[in-house]
Amino acid sequence: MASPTDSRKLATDVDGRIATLLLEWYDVHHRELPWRTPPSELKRGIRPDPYRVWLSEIMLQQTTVEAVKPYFRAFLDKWPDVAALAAAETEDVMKAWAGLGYYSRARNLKVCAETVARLPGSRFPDNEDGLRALPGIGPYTAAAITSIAFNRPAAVIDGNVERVVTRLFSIATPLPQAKVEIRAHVERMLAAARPGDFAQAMMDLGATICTPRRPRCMLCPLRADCSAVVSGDPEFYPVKPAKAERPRRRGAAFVAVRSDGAVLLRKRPGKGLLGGMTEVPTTDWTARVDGATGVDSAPFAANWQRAGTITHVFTHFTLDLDVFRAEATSVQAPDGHFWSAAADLAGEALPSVMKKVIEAAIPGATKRGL
DNA sequence: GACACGTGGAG
DNA sequence: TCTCCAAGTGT
Repeated sequence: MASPTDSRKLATDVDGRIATLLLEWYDVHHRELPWRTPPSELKRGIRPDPYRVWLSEIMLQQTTVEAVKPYFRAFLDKWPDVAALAAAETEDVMKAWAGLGYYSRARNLKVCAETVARLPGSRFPDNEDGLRALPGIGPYTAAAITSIAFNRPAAVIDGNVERVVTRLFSIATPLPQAKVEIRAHVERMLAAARPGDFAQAMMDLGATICTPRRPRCMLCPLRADCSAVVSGDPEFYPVKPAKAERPRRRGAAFVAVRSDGAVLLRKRPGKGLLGGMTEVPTTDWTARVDGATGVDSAPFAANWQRAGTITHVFTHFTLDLDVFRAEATSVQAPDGHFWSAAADLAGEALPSVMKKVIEAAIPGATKRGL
């Protein structure tokens, strides 16, 4: 019969063993990523650059590693340190972020850089509270930077960790309620050394072994301690609430092309959907699928011709845009609009949905120069 | 706590 | 085609 003290000690032993096995696995199987300092370099005393850790963590929020890689390299190329980014034009940052999505991240990134650049030595805070106070840095990112950049213990809990831990301990409580329990487990496992490697090891395990579908349990260093493996259905975890169905909206978009190939654009409001990004003029995007999408609401009268319909899926709705095109001969840009030269189009802060619209009207227009 | 907020890839 | 989702944050 185990006393409460014994059971706590037992739990700690299990957690410690898991951490040790995970780190041994990580030493051999860790992913090589552009923003990462591998264990071999850490052992030689090389420390990660907090700027790169921060930049990568912001980019990786709800975004795949493969999508982030080229953007990370481009940002580092243009702005090698936080002072450089702080001195950049916000518009240039938005242009460089275009296509990566969740554009409030880019605006917060710029404000955060400016804030950090004013701190002594332009150094990032080395603790969760200090980091958490910066725009764009929430509980996950604060813990990630604290552990990865500064090697200080912090409970890094992202989607990977949630999946790994709910499976390890067969936690059937639905997310996000399960987070309290998950955090308790992670904090116990943290007692081991190498906080930064531990955090990245958990994420690598979740990304390569303990995957959402068809996890490779036979290759998992933790299978002997995994409760879900015993139950035979690790895919059951984590339990998540059902998603709301995605509504559909509709509108019209107007691509005005000048004789020299320039396209009429305008800037979206700073906040909200695609905030601060560039777009072609469009009607409102109404919930009414049968709503009027005619040429009435074009930015100016012209010989508008239908150029097809594009469909774009956002997180919380699907958008159908009827695309119209017109040749605009010597038209002055309406208030709030501007002409973008053909050669500049590819470099504008155009979100993917708008590139899709322009491509429907002028094939290849947004790809020149790439 | 609920919802807004992008995108492209995988199965 | 369609669903799920990938290193979440802000309001």
